[in-house]
Amino acid sequence: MLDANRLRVLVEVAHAGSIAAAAERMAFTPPALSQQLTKLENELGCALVERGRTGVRLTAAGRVLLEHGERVLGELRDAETAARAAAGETPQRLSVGAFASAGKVLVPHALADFGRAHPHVRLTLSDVEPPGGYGLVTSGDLDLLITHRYPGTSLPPVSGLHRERVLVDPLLLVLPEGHPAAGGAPRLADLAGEEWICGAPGISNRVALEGAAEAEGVRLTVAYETRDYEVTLALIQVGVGIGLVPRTILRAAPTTGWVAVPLAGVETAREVYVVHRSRPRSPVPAMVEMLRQSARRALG
Amino acid sequence: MLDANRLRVLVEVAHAGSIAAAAERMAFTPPALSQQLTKLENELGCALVERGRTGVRLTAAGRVLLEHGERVLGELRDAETAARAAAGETPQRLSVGAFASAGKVLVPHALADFGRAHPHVRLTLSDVEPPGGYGLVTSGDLDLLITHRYPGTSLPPVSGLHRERVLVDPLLLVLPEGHPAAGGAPRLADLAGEEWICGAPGISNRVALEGAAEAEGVRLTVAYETRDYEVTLALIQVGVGIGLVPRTILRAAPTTGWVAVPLAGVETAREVYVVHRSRPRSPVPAMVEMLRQSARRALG
DNA sequence: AGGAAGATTAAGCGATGCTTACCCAGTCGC
DNA sequence: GCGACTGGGTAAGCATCGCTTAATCTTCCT
Repeated sequence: MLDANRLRVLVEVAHAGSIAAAAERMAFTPPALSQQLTKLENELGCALVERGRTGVRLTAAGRVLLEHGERVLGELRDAETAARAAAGETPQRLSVGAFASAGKVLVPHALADFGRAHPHVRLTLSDVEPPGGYGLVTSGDLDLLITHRYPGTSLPPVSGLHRERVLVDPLLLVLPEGHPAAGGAPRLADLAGEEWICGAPGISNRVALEGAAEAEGVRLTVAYETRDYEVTLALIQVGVGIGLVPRTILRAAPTTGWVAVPLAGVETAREVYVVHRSRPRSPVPAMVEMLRQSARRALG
Repeated sequence: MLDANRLRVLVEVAHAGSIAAAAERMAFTPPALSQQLTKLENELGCALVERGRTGVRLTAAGRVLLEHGERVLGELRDAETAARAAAGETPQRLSVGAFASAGKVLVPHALADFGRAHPHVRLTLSDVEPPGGYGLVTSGDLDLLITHRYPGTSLPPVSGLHRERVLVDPLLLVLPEGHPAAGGAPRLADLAGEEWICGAPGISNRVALEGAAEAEGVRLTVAYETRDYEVTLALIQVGVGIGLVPRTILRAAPTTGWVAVPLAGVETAREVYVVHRSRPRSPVPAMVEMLRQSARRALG
């Protein structure tokens, strides 16, 4: 039978991206992990990772084993919590992973409400950038993942997990106050000369914007790259460009210096999802409910 | 994190019923298992087994952990076979557990057909008496379980497994040749003075027979106790009693010396089920299909 | 060219887990 | 009642396993 600890090494290395980083996380030294990984490979008679210059990359067999390893770790964690619960212990823990901008508007209310309703549950929040994090849910490192889908991008396969959409968050075109297009609902083509502010190539809102531009047959110019919507808004206020910003962010931001209007002709809404395991443990459904409420409130 | 090997100890001890027997199976000495079990209990801070004079019995917490442990072991086994498959290995194994009388009529044909169709797969067959064996499927010790339900008994919860009925096997009343009731379809009440042949108290067909008698308001006399339908038939042939025998058994038995008729007024059919994990590995579905065919053939 | 990051190898040491040996408590059979 | 048997727990010793430290290798970057 395979050794669960070695599977854990594989999973941690895969998540961390390098043996050194995984060793750091696990409070071991790199040779320890390297040796365990080698033994796992010898045991199976096939390579699991490609030792590269900059970290390691999983082979095909490694990816297969990673998925199963995550499941094993998840089951192990379940076994422990179930046994402790059966023994009468209930010092619970809820670990939430969320993308950066969710941490600003969606999560805080929910976390505060949850903390008041369940003061004995230890809450943990960590940043997880979409489209990742599904493996962390499977392995039990995260109880709840808050992720999103921008138009033009696709969701990862759920692979045994439960995923639920909690919010459709329209992306509004934000212009400096007094901008000529501020009256109506312009199309992308009407904004040909504008300088755009959005994320770097590969970042979700950049992908969405470029997809929309292609669909409309428009070439657009990105002048400023930031993934932070607060920064985007500040730049728009000083008049150096325009951008697409989710409505929930706008509702939570100071309302001076910019005007938001819908963008016509293209699909512009990001969807926010919660992801958790199929048989969620007790505090998870409560938290999901609070997130649903928080989502309704955030849209107004 | 819990140690998977210790969970394995718990599972084996639970299946074997005693530390000594589990140690035998695992090729260890009893103290080794006893120590690991103690460590597991200390780790969780609660008792998992009640040390008794004759073997051990699981506590409530132990039963909870047993279920999860079986899942962990099943996932570990899956991980290994998946990784080996990804690495190109395909020396497959199919482990089937079946109740005794299935081993006589249902399984042999299916096993023979399967062996011809998949000569490279190592087949294993073991006896498993209903209603047990579900845990062995969860932990991967069995790939396929063939079990049954007699009227008056209920099926165990499937708890994540897949269960499919492959056969409804009528229980016929078997009488010695020339018996006065041999013409029609008698009710239990018509057979008040008869001596019955069936299993010992607790055996499925005994439970079913007694349940039917109670429903009809009849007291019946059991003169001979055997769980073996071949023996039952032989006793009926020599005229010492009557009994209920599944049709598939009768079709495979010599046809002299007895007469089979339906029993009126009560539900008399045993149902045969196959049980396997939810995402069956490659040879399992093929085997299930062969069992379905074999079941159709067995009923004629 | 030199340094930094990441991985591997080799050697040593501590911890873990197994075995053997012994003890204890019921049960069975004479 | 008494000894043998079965099943479990405890103690001590020893081997293996896995981690650490130290050193080597390669690649990339300055």
